[in-house]
Amino acid sequence: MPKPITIREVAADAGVGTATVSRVLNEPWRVNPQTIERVKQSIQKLGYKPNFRARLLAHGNSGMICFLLSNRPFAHAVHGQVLQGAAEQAELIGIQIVYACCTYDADTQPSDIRLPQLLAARGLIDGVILAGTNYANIVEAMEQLELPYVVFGTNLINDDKPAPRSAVYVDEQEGSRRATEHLLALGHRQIVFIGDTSLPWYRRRYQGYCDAMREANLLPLPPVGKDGADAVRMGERSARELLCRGDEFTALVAGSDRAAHGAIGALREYGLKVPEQISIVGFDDDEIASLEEPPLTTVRVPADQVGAKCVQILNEAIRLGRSTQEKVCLPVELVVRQSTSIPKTQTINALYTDERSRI
Amino acid sequence: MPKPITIREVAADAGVGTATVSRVLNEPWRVNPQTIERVKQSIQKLGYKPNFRARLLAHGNSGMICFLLSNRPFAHAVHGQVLQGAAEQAELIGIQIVYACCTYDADTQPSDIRLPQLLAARGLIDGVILAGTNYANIVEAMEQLELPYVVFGTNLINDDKPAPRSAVYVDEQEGSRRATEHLLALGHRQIVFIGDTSLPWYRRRYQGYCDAMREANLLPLPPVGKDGADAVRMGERSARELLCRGDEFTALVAGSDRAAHGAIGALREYGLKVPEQISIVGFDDDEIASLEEPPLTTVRVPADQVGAKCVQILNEAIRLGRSTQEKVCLPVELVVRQSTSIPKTQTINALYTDERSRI
DNA sequence: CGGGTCTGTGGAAACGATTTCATGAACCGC
DNA sequence: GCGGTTCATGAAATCGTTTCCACAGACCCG
Repeated sequence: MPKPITIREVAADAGVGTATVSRVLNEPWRVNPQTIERVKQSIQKLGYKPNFRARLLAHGNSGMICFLLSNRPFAHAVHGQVLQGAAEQAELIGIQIVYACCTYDADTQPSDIRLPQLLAARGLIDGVILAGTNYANIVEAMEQLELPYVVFGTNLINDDKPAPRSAVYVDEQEGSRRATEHLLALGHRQIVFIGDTSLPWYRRRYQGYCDAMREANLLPLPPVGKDGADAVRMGERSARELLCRGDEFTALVAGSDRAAHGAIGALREYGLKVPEQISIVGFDDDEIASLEEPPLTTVRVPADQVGAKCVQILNEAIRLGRSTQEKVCLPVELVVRQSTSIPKTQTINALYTDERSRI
Repeated sequence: MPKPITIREVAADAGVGTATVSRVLNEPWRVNPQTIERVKQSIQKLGYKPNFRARLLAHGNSGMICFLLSNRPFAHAVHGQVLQGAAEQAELIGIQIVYACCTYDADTQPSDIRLPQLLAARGLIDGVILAGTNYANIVEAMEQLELPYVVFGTNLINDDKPAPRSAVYVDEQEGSRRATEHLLALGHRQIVFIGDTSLPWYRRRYQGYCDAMREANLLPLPPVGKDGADAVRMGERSARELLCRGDEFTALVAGSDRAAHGAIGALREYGLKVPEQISIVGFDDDEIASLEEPPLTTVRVPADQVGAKCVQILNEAIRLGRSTQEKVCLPVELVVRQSTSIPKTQTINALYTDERSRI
């Protein structure tokens, strides 16, 4: 194999010093346009490619960041969108993203973050984005790396310990409140929240539901849902449980689109039509939301913006050489589709359990 | 932040030269045991960590390889096992694995292999393992990187172009043959293969089925299966098609465990019992195989060995500094569980469509 | 016109390891 | 005892960048 061209040979060919070549590549604005032209021609002619290893040794940032994605079953579609948004922004500002999956072990101890740790220890990444993986043990491990990082998702923000670094999150509580308000505005009064509130995101979303109910002088009903890891199943089970118990309700606020999907399936089993007999709203504006039958009214999480914002903040932190403390809350948006409508004149269980009561 | 310790400070502390410290770390066998001890103590005392960037610049291999995994829906469980096997072997010989997912676009052009390309261009990886991604465009791209690589899966091996570099594969044809022979030995004669033979792995497996049938002086039946990307669905559809067509068969050779899973579901829909009325064998010994109801007789792919072998070969190639040409074929193994038994005295469709013919 | 600031530039010093090469000591066999 | 081999070692060269610093020339302003 031919020995690769070095910066020195380019400098010699262009009749300049190595420093100038380096500047042409990294700080072109401080070098004479004519010189730039000459150097660039030499680079082209010789087919020079900067040696990344050498650049790395001589005080460079690596230009790479690690995007740590949870492989947790929750909301993968949204995480994918976040990743996409991050990738685009990274492309824009010229940094590279290395992905890593961390296995999600909420209960058992340290999740697998060996890849980012390794890369960090070797000085190959400048920062880390934690997407949906901000559990105490991971955040702590990140802290020890002394590397800028940004967290997406706010599972720790409401807890006693404040999130120690920059974070991007979406106003889930507000989103859920608006979804509930939408149902209230349509005239619904008997509204049930579906979601496993032992999981922090469902808890926050339930809060929003409660806010809206109280504001309308209604008593919030207890949340329905257990074992939320598989959201679709949880939705199914929850809806069945409601129907079996004979609770009366005209609308459901599902804690996620997947939960909504499951619930709709269960309602259909019982011969109930959405939205004619039951209205339902989801959360996330997942891919499946618009494909749902009927298309799902839901709360859109601006996932691509989340990703982009993460990259921006991280980039800023890298530029400054230290972690920043920025907290960015992105607004959510209610997307009204066809799974919600004005309530029938009577509650669903009256309709369902007692045919005589029909007017 | 405190300036990190360099090799020079360690050398000074231990009263030796930097060369000796370097040797203690990299070639301890050529340095005096007493000196080793002394240097190690200094390293310990000062908390010295070698600077990876510097090591990289000074003629080092990165000690990292890239494991390129297809995100293709096929056989993810097996790929996971391959990855696991590779990880263990890598751990053993002290090299690190960086994962990358490539999006699978068989038809549209170059799949996304930017991450390995980037890492290779930057000299951060010493080699690449392509797991289930050996499609022409990717192999070609790898070729251009001038980096050792190993391919798992043999989709190109039987084609006109020979696989250009080392490859690890399993004898799928033989596996499928043995599975079929197992059914023949039990007394089955009407055996159908399920699998989309437009996909190369199903094609190879179908070949094995044909071999066994011909050897038993039976006419191989045409394969059943289309749109094989979603194996479970394909299995379902194929079994339904067989039953609808009224074809007579007592046993199925499924091209994958997932296909078998789908087929079993469809058979159950029609009230047919496995293995009492229909025997079925799978392929892969996927996680789901032993969880299947009934536990699936299948062909075990030694996935962990595949992963380990890939790493071994790649490591050897890296050591030699060039790609090798080794082709390793690992043996498969028939795992007999409970989805196969001797056939009923009559074919299933006679049983199913014509009650009178029961003896 | 002279002193200051600003630009553009090149030589050389990092960066922190590995590797080469020379050296001296120890050991071996005749 | 002596040339020759092996072993353990350290000084210095090397890897290919970036960055520091000095310097020359252009420009500006009073």
